Amino acid sequence: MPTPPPRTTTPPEPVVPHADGFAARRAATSQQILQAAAQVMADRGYAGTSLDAVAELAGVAKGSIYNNFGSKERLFEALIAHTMDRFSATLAAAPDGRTGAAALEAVVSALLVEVRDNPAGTQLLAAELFRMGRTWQESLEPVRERIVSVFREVIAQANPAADVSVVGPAVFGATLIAGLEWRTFQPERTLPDITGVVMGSVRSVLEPAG
Amino acid sequence: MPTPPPRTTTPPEPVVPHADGFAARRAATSQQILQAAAQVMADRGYAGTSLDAVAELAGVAKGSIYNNFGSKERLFEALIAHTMDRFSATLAAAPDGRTGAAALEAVVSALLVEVRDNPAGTQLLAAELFRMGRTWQESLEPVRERIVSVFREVIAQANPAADVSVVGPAVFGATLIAGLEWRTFQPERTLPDITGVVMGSVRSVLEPAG
DNA sequence: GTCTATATTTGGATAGAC
DNA sequence: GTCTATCCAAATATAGAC
Repeated sequence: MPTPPPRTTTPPEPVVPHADGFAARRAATSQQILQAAAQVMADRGYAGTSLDAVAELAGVAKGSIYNNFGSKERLFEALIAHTMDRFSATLAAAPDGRTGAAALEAVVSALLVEVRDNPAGTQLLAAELFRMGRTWQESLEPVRERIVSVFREVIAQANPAADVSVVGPAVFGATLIAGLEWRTFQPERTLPDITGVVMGSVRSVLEPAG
Repeated sequence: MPTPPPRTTTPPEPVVPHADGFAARRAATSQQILQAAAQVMADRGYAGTSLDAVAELAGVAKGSIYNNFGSKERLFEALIAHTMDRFSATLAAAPDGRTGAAALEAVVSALLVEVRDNPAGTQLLAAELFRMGRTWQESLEPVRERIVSVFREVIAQANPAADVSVVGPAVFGATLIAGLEWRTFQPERTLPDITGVVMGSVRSVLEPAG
C-alpha cells in the first residue's frame, strides 16, 4: 500500500457534540474514543483491534488515545467498566420491587433491551466473556459474576428450591443467545414478543421440580 | 529478551505417535499443529494467537505450519472445520432414533459432553461465535447455524407449536453457558446431574404454552 | 517436508511541535 | 491536550539449506 493521502477529515474543527454550556465538553474526545473502541472491538475482539483503527473511526490521532487512556489495555478496561456500569445498573435495577416471575421477567427483558440498544457493548461482552485464559480472567470474571448473580438472586427469591448455581447461568445463556439471534435475524419482532418466548422457555425454573 | 537458548526438545526424533503399521503416519505433524492451535486459540482467540506459540507447543518449526496450511487464516479455517466435524456429528447423531423429550435430552447431554471432554474446541467456538463482523461471518455463521439447527429440529419434532427460531437458540444458549459454568466452577458434579438440571430449566419448551 | 534464518508488515508506544 | 512523526517489538510470511 502506497502512502495514504493526507486524510480530508476537517482537521481543526473543535467538534462540540452538543453545546450545552460550559463544563460538559471536557472529556469529549474520551467519549469519542470509547465509542469507537466499542464498535471496533465488538467486531474484531480485543486482540484483533488496532489502535490505528480506533483512532481513525473516532476521528482523532493515535497519540490522543495514549493521552486519555495510557495504553491499549487500560482503554479496554475503561471500556469494560463503562459497559459494565450500564449493564449492571440496568439489570440490578430491573426488578424494582417486583418478586417471583415478574422479577425474572423484568431482568430477562432488561437484558434483551441491552442486546437491542447497546449491540456493540453486548457483543464485546459476549465475545470476550468466554475467554478463560488467565489473561483476562482477572478483569472479566467479576463482570460475568455480577451479571450472573442478578439472575441467580432473582431465581433464588422466586424458587428457593432451585439449583441456582446452574440454573442462573442457564437462564442467562438462554436470554443472551436468544437475544443475539433476535437482533441479528429477526429484528422486526417486538421486545414483549421475544421476552414472552424466552420466559416461556425457562418458566419451569420457577416451578417445584420436573 | 536475549537470544533464546537452542530449545532442548529432542530435535531429530521422528515422533511416531502410535506406530500402527504404515499408512496412518502421513499427516502426523498436521495433527500436532491442529491440536496445538486448538489449545492456544481457545485461550487467546484467533487474533491473539501467534504462530510462534503454536509452533512451540506443537514441537514443530513455524515453517512447517506454512507448508501444511499456507497461512494463519487457513489454519484457523481448518481448525474450525475439524472442530465442527466432531461437534455436528456428535450432536446430530445424539437423538439416535429417540423422539420427544428423550431426543432433546440426548442432544443437551451430547453438548455437555463436548464442553467437558473437548474444552479447547468448545471455548474456541464459544468465543469466536459471537463475532459478527463480516470478517468471520462467512466462515463461522454456517457453524452456528449447523449447531442451532439440531436444537431447532429436535424441539420442532417434540413440540410442533414451539417458536423454534427463538426457542432453539435459547435452549442452545442455556446448555452452553450452564456447561461452561459447570466445567469451570463445579467440575465435581456429574453429567447426568447437570443434564437433569438443564432439562428441568427448559422442559417447558416441550409443553403447549404458558 | 521439516528445519533455520531472514524479509516485510503491522501495531503498540513515545517524542516533540503547536 | 491534540497532532505528526518516529521508534521498536512482535508477528506473518518467505527463502533456502538439509
